Amino acid sequence: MKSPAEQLEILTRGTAKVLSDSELLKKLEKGEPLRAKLGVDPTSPDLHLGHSVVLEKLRQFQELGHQAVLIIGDFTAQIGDPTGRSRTRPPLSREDILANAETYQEQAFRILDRDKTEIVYNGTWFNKMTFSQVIQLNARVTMQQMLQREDFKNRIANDQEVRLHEIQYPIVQGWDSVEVRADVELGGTDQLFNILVGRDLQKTMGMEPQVVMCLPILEGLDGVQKMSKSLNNYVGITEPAGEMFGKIMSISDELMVRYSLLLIGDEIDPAAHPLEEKKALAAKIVTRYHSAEAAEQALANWNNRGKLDEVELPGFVPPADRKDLIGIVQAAFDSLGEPKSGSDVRRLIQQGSIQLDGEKLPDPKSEPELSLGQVLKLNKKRSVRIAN
RNA sequence: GGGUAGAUUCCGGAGCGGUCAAACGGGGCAGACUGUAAAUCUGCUGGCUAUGCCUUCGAAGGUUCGAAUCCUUCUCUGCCCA
Repeated sequence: MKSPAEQLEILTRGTAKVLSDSELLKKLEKGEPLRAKLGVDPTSPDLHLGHSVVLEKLRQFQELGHQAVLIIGDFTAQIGDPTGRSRTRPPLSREDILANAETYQEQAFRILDRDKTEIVYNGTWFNKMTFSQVIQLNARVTMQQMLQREDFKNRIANDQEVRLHEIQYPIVQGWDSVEVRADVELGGTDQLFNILVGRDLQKTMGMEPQVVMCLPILEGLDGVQKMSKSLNNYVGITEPAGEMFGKIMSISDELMVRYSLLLIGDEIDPAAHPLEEKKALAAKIVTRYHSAEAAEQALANWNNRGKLDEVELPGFVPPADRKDLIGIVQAAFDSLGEPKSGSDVRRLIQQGSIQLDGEKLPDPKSEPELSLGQVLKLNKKRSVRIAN
């Protein structure tokens, strides 16, 4: 077992904010496994690299012999975390939440050690609360405290609504910390406020307050907004190796530095060629979620993209009933599970996106001769090979 | 409860009787350029059996040759007062 000082060094590495180092050290010095809490709301079934930052940190706790406590916010998800929101979240149905919770765990255990993780659903205690207990819980917190939150402040300043259930959210999340007797709570920097409420509630219950540990928020592929599914700037951890590789390759050089640091813990060599560094980064990430072989294959495919013959492409059988280009391309998109409207396809054709073996096909009404093995490019990401 | 402002296409936001599938910006997509990156430039961005046709401007009615624009009712939201 590593010394408390060594552990502190490892655990605080890469964090955005720890409140406070000295408190954490004191807890570590007790020599007992700490209970490290991470609360997640199963609002979206798929995890992406943005979520992985905090999960990686939790795994470090596990590796050092501490207890990971994963709280599935089946109850909180019904409220909807207002964090960073400029508007109220739509509520989720009970079924969706439970289904999401399943897939969430499945995916989280690609990172976490299942055997060293305690999983609890916060509905376990919240669904049992009586209304008078809810009122009592609310009595532990002041309105002024809640209104200090930046999101709420901004929304009020901008004349946007803040609903009362939303200001309950931090209180409810904070109460989780009391229920699981958390020693440390992990979260993104945007969770600072919520985690602090947990500290306060623990204090009012006579408990030793949890240490706050915030991890940086990972920017999405656009490099500006945080990675999120709704902004479609994410890399899902279950995505196929090729997709994952391609998405990483599309980020800017500046963003690459940050991804490397937060996702892999490596520095980018500024002297090396950025293209090579980016390929290496993409390969490392693919290796983590798939395998070294998959990463090699993805890299090889990437390098061969110019040489179409060597790349594996999905086969596509041209439809018998549509000979015109619009019909063919539409069928090709359908075969990939990405249906497009005729107007969309028409636009792609007219703009030169549709290419047969590298030749643009600009006429929507033409009836091109397709022969076996030719490559039909649909858009930047999708191409198919003619089959029968 | 009273007063008042508002609800427009993915988002923000013009339009206030015909020239509106609806300005402009953002986002997205495509092309050019590149390191098949970013930045930049250009174009596109409701649907269709497509030089025309169909369905859209919170919902339902109504006025009119003609409505996103006017009237009525309804639903939802902000702000002010209580």
